[in-house]
Amino acid sequence: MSLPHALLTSLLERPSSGYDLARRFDSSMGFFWRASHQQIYRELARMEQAGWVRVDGDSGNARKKVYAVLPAGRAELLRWVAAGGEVPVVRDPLLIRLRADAILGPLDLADQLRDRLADHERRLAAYEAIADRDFGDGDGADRTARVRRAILDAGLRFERNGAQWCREVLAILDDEARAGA
Amino acid sequence: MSLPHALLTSLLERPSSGYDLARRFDSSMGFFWRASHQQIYRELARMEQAGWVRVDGDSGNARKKVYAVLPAGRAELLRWVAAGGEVPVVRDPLLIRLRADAILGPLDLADQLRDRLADHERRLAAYEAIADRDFGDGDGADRTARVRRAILDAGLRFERNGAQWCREVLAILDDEARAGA
DNA sequence: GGTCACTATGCAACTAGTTGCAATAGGTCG
DNA sequence: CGACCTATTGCAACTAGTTGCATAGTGACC
Repeated sequence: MSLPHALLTSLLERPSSGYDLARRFDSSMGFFWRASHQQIYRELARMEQAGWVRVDGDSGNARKKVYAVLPAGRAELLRWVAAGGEVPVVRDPLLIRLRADAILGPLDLADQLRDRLADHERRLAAYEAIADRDFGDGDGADRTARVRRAILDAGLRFERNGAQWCREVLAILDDEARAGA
Repeated sequence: MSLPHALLTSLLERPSSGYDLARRFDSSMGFFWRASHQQIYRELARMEQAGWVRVDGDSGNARKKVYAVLPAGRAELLRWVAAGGEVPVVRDPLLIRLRADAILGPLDLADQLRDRLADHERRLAAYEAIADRDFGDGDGADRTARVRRAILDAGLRFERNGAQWCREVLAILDDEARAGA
């Protein structure tokens, strides 16, 4: 179970409310972990119970709760990082669809591939903007910056690669559409 | 929910037992969908209930049940293929670990990256073997072969890209290990 | 003063996926 | 013949993630 550890990591960067975390998980963080706000609130409550975080003072807005990591949370995170082991699971329905298309004949998937391509390009642009903003001057970077840059690179690579694959498949599908027309 | 549709696709290629399906989901199919045998049996029972598949005669082995797709199942698959929509979610704990490493200082992740790299290389080799076996002669390929090849390419690309990323990150980590020594 | 949008939190019910275990049938090796 | 391996099916309990909905404060705009 990685969500609590993702939250701990995020909270170590900066104490935050559940709402803040949810937004971060929607944007930049969303590349390597995704979570709904409901899930986040639930998990924060559990983590408070476990003594990993505490509510750190409700700055400003009435109901807002800002969480901060306690030593026990930090220890748990270190334990989990060292433990390692899980392998991420790939599950892509579009590939199942393509496989069905291969068996049952043309099923008109070009539009779905175009959507997917647009998706990759959109995210790629977002990551490139972050890269420019945060790592524009590549040289004088300290260790933290280098590692963070490596994480972002995983996203950049993933989107570029995915986009390129979409283009190739579209070439095949469009080709046959022309031939069949 | 895509598992039943993955199963329908697989069963259209060839009527199979739950056990067979589980093995296929472990190997080549495992690239784009993964499922445990428990999950598969449960789902097959549901699909039989729904009238999408039927038990097709227990060839040979006593307890073995071979499932085949019924017209209703085929119709459901076509509906689902056309519906589209879901975007696959990426969830990679290793990137959370790297992020923790970026914040908390070096956390000794090189070994985990090496494991990941080995993983990518192992799967890449497996996919390349499939490519050689099934698509060795690229030219006279019919449509089905071209699309199936495109699916395999997604796997090949993914693993190559992942492996390359691992090597880059390892270069960063090893570099600093040398510098720190 | 009312409504509208955004910030902020949360519960309840459901679905999908995992883990742990067990049973039965058949074949193989000593 | 008995011990063991692997094929094959399955249940039960649990965990993680999703969906749908509810609530409440705040600031802005008409």
